[in-house]
Amino acid sequence: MATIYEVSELAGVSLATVSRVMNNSGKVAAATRKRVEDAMRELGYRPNSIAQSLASHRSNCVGVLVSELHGPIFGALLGTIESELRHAGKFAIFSVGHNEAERERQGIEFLASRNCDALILHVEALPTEYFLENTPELLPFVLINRDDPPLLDNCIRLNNEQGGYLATRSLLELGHRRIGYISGPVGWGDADARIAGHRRALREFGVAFEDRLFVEGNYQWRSGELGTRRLLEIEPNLTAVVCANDEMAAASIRVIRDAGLGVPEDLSVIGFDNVRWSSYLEPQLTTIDYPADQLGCMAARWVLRNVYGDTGVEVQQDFEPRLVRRASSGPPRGTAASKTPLSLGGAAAPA
Amino acid sequence: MATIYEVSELAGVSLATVSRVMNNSGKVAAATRKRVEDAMRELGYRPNSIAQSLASHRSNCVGVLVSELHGPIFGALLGTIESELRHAGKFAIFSVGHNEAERERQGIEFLASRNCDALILHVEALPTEYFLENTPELLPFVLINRDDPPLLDNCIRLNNEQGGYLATRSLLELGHRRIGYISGPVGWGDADARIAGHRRALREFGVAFEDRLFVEGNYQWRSGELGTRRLLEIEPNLTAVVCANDEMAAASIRVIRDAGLGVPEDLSVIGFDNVRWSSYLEPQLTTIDYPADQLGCMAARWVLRNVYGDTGVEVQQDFEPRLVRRASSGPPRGTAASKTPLSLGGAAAPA
DNA sequence: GTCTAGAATGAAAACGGTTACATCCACTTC
DNA sequence: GAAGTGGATGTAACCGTTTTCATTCTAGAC
Repeated sequence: MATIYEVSELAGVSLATVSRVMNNSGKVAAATRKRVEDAMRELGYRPNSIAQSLASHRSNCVGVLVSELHGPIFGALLGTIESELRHAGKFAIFSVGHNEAERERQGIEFLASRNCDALILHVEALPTEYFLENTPELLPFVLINRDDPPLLDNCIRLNNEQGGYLATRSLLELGHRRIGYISGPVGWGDADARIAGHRRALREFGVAFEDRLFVEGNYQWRSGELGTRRLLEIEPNLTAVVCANDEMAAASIRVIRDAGLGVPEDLSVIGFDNVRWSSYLEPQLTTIDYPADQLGCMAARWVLRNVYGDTGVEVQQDFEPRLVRRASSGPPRGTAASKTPLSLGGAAAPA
Repeated sequence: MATIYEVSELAGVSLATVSRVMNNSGKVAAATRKRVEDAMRELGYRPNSIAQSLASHRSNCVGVLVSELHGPIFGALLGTIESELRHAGKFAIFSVGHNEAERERQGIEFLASRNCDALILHVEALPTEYFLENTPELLPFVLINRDDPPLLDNCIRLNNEQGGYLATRSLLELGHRRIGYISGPVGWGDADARIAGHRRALREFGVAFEDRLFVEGNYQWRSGELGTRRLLEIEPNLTAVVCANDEMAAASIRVIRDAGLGVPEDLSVIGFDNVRWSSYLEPQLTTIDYPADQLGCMAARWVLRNVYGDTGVEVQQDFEPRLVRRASSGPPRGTAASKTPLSLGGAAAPA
């Protein structure tokens, strides 16, 4: 591989000039520039990015840590991150945290040891304190899907509370009153926020939150399955189930139908995330859209702007969720609404 | 950040000795080693991996190019690749090809420009010739899910032909004779292989391959939808549809049910890939397992072994597919088999 | 014709490691 | 006691860039 030395020799200029041509830095006479460019072309020269990094203290690498790689959320996330970064000539290097504080910490160390210029983190387990304590020596970082007050500038977030609210409200508006809730792991930021939203909606409609209608899940199929079974046993009059993500909602639908009940005729089910396959289900899943691609895109731009100084990109750090109405939710059996959709007003939110 | 100079000074040894301690290369007296290690600890020293790369001509980075990032296959693929590489202290840096030759080429260039030590490629569009022509100057590379005879040593592959065969045979064995096939993009290696397997199964059962029962799809929902509609129009006696992947199969099921028909009572549907959500569908999808995680793991190991010289890892380059029988396929309506599974023999393969 | 500002270019010192080779020294061995 | 041996360590070149600072050159002002 040709080096900058050979280029400078062939072009009859110094190293510095070649470097200037490459980086468009400093002044170079048009004729000289052409000589250098011709030489580069002739030699098939490609700068050694490792050497560039060493000399410039810029690795042009952004570390990306996600909690898992399977799952549609992370695909969308990584997809836009890569595309946005690559567009700017930056490299994405990734690592997985597996939702465990220790492994997340290790992942961060690992990425840092590669001299990344910045970190894009999608972590659940590491507490806010970790970042506060380590901020000084830590690389610049941006957190996806977190909402830590002291670190607000570093967060790209979806309003999960509002998402939980929208989900439950949409059911309340349809006339449901006995609504089960299967949550994510209590203690995780997004899970807690969604629960809070659920409670707010109940409160707004004057429906008491009942512990028995609440089941803690872990975002996985199995917990959606068990949770739904339990709800069905405990509360025969249940008319709807809100699940904190689509996977648990899919499980919920399965259990309900296996029990010989119809969705949404007997029970409505609503999910959260709007993963691609949520519309493949039968019935198609009503859910809350989680704009993973946009969050990823914005995380990448945050880095571009705050670390690489590209002031040309717009960064949006807050996103509002959106209800995606599909077939898995409907009015409860026997209500006026269930027969004439137009009468919905009768079950709508109080003022 | 402390450098090796400071460590060497504090420990009272030369740079070379510090380097030897770090890399466990060469001989170092136990007492000296301890002095160096103490110094490193005291200074909180972390080697600068960029400098290491420059000096050692090893970046410890493996470039991973996949065709897309969303989709469950790639998540599983990347997950095991990352985990296997990280275990060995190597970094994974990734890029996306979007199934277009030009973008795949660019992706490779991009990764190469970062001085990766090797490339793990999941590409569809680039032709075999590209690799043959560029092999000399190309980085060491391993191809996932390709079967290019001249490059067999560089391929980690699933026997797609056998997968296609198993899918169709399973239907033939159940008694189906009028079987539609919705393929992937003709010309792509895996799509063609699956088609070939389908034809082999038909041949084996003495069933003629009919052009009208074949629809070229593109692995996406929409083509599964359109393909199934067309098949239903064209052939009222159709009893089964084989789809070259699960996404198209999901679409197929939807269309069939929307037409008022039952799966599998009226039509059986079978997919390919065994993505996670294939068991979330109703009915649960019969499919061919695509062990993406294992392929990814082996690709990573191939690199560890052939590029980093780790002879301790076992590498398996060939994988056989496996039929996953679930609820979306069954005997055709009106056959003996549809009533008494035990009579399957009557419709089974000849000798 | 001299002076000067500014444009164009070059020289050389980083950047933080690895590694080939030289050196030193304590032990064997005969 | 001389020579050989091999372990432990040091010296210094090198990896391929960037970047600061100095230098040269040119053209316009007076």
